[in-house]
Amino acid sequence: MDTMTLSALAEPNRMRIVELLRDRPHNVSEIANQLWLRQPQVSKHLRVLHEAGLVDVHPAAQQRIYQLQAKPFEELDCWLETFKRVRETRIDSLDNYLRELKN
Amino acid sequence: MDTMTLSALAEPNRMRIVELLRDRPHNVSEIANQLWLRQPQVSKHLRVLHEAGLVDVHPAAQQRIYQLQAKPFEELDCWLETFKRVRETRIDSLDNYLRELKN
DNA sequence: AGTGAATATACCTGTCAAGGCATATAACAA
DNA sequence: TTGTTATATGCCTTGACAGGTATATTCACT
Repeated sequence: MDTMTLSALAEPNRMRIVELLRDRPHNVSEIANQLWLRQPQVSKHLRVLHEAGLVDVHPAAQQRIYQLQAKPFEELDCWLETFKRVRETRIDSLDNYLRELKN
Repeated sequence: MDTMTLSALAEPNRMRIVELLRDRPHNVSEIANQLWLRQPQVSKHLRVLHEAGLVDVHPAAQQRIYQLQAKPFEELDCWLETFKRVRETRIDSLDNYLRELKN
């Protein structure tokens, strides 16, 4: 799994931005107003999100419309699937491990 | 979504530890050897993972067996589901947004 | 051309987190 | 007890990163 995606999402304000964009696309100042952030910080966060491939941009006049990109979420979903086995075999795994220790 | 989970996973070495624990539980020195990390750093990373609820510990003699915990992965899964709508309505959302801009 | 709005960037500063290393703690063994 | 193994913690240094503020850039409009 690409840790760049996760570190981009791990910052609280970026998380808020992503959850805002989940509903619909937004331009920069809309995000700044909605989330009570200053415009430069929003631009910087969007830059990080863009470099992580989490959003893409559509220029419209002086404005820039930011929108979520599906790919990283799908990749995260795939990665998470590899943990589904863990959810059932936890106790068995530990038992087996402890049993091996005794040998 | 809890950003603590994400920031714990966002650190590359912790990600490697988690992916190692996905297969089966491990004790500290096993992790250190497998991943070519020094023991103190492994302990520190495990501490972070533990505080984030991603792992739990089972003492066995002097050793401590670390194992993945299912809950945070399930929560991440739930959160990801809220983005499934995005994957289909991307183009429509943008069109609608641009249409509103013209008014 | 000149003005204003929307956005990006540069620079500074403070904070936090990761690695390295030494050392403390705890449990077992002889 | 003493030594040995497994693990945790403390301290230090360094690098990354987020916020604040000022400024640059880009486009539209008159």
